[in-house]
Amino acid sequence: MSTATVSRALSSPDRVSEDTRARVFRAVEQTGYTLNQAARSLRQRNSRTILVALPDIGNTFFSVVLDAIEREAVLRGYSVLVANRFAGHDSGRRLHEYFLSNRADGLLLLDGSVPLESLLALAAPPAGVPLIMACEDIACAPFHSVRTDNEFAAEVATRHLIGLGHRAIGHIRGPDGNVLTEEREAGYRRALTAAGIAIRPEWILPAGFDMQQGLAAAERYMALSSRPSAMFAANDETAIGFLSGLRQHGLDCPRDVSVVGFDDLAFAAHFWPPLTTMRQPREALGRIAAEALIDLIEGEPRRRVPRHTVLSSELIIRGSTRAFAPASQRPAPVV
Amino acid sequence: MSTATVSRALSSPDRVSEDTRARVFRAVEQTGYTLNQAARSLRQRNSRTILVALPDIGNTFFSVVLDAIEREAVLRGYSVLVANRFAGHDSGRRLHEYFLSNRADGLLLLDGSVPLESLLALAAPPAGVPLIMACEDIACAPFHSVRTDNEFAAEVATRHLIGLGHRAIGHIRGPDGNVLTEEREAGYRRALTAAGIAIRPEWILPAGFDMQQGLAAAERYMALSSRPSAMFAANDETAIGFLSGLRQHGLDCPRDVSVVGFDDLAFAAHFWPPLTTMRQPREALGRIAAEALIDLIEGEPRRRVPRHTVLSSELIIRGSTRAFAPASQRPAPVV
DNA sequence: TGGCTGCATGTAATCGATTGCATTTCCCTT
DNA sequence: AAGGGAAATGCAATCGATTACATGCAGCCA
Repeated sequence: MSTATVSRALSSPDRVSEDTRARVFRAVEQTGYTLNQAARSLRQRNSRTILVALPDIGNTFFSVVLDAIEREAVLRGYSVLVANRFAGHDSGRRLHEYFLSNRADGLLLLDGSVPLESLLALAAPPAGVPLIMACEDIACAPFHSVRTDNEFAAEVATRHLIGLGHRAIGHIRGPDGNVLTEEREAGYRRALTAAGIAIRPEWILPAGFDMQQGLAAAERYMALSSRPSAMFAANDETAIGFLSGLRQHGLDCPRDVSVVGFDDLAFAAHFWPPLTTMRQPREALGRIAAEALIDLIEGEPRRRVPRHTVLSSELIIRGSTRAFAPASQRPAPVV
Repeated sequence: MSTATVSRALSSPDRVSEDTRARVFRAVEQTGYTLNQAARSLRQRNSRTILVALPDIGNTFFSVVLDAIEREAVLRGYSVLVANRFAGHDSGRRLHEYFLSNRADGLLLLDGSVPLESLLALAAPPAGVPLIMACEDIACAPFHSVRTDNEFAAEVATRHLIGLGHRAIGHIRGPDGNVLTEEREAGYRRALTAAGIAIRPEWILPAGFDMQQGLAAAERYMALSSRPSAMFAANDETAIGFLSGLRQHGLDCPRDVSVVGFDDLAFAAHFWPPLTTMRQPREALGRIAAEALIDLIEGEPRRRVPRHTVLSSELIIRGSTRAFAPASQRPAPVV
């Protein structure tokens, strides 16, 4: 029996006779034969592998998205390569190495801080790498993208605070230079403006997306001469760090300050106080992004019009927000 | 110029003349040439890729370990493939597919629940796949392993509670059938026994490694006719879920119950109350495991004696544990 | 000059699966 | 029985980099 027949028996079983097929399978079983992927990739000019590039796998937000991506990829017969800490200045080079090496068939980029020009170079011929941006989009980039409506969600979160009677509302910002930071701040500003509340720049505290920065923001908050009664934090980690910092100063949430987070991490519900937050559909983000990428890889090359999928977030009200009460009406802090 | 010369210029630059080298590099630059990894893998019979198989990337514990693994791998010139949710009954088959496909050069297994026989088959000739077990070891498996001393750490955690004057100490167990569950419970039992405290089986609450299970454990705790004044939880997530459940019943930690966790997740420090816990060196675990695997891949095949690396955990004392006080001496709960 | 050494390069086989094309086999129809 | 057509299989080229071996060339010494 020729190798050609064996190859056909394995990859398209209905193209060989029943008898041959059975013999091939039996032989495979007995000898423990398996495909050499490298050889197949070489010949077929694809690797059935996708590359997921992200800023920080250690971060729960991304790891849950990655989880969903991996599940979908496996379902469709793809393997997942991960490239972590992608923000570095050599990210363009790394992308180049991966792709023009035929190591992966497509890129799922969860990092909005990669220089646009290197992405354009990658997506354009001759490389023509299928590419999807997820979570963090790059404005005006001509790629398919899957993300949530951050600006609107931030507006909803802020409106929730306004609805509770708060007027002095601050914001704990994400990291500088991040798209999400800008979008969420914009939503915050929009909500205040729409409600006729003037924006006080000193109430927009610089921070970042991790707990340490949230903690630092609490110090800045304490140092304010006049303090907001409510804060909208750029994400849950920041919110949690912030609350932890407030506690060290004897302030209580929600008695003294209401706080809204963003993401709805698994921990948010079990935190004390349980965190009011905007839930991002993380599994859906990952799944849809992976689907879109694989469709793009396998689809006709004509689908060139970038399609932007926007998922909506959901306000989850828990214990960290409560109706505004003037300081005089609050119970005295128990020291 | 022949392709052989080009190949030499790129992979061992000192084997060609300076002139040739310069010309090759220039041409590479101009044409945007890059290696075809599949072809190289096929010829060299390796892929410079490792496979990391884990039970749940979405879990912070694993994602931080994966982070460290990826960093080390990239440093040594390897790519990282991830295979998530490995516990399934077909995991042996998946391993087979990956490896006998020459897709990866070695396996880093963070999942102790894979059937030993399929691992043995994989590691034995003809496959002879380099394999390291990390975090969750399989007892008596003849592979190199990197883990923490769970039993001793659990003993230390329990001793901490004993040292605080607690005598009624319960345990919130991990998932059934997990090695870590057994080890941690054993450490808990050892500490009690060493202190001459009788073990009360009804105080060992079945749970699992996630917050939901911790929450459920709180219900079981509340249903006890006589309740321990301190609990040692199998991990931080369980502890956090448990505390969240207690709160719903108006119990306060540490006033009513002291709780020790395990792992020291990033959230533990910012939780309320800040969690006393055993810190596992997660970055070190990941880094050392990756190093060991790559050494194994690149080293002589003679290094056959399995080496077991055991890292130690560290007790981090925070606010969730406090000295035992009889119920009569505690302030009445503020409802 | 002859012969030797050693570096630089070329030639061609090789890795293992896939696939276009050719050939064989088999069945069915007239 | 001959011929047509479809299905099954074989042949051999192919993917692109690596590498054992052969060759070429320069320099050196006797």
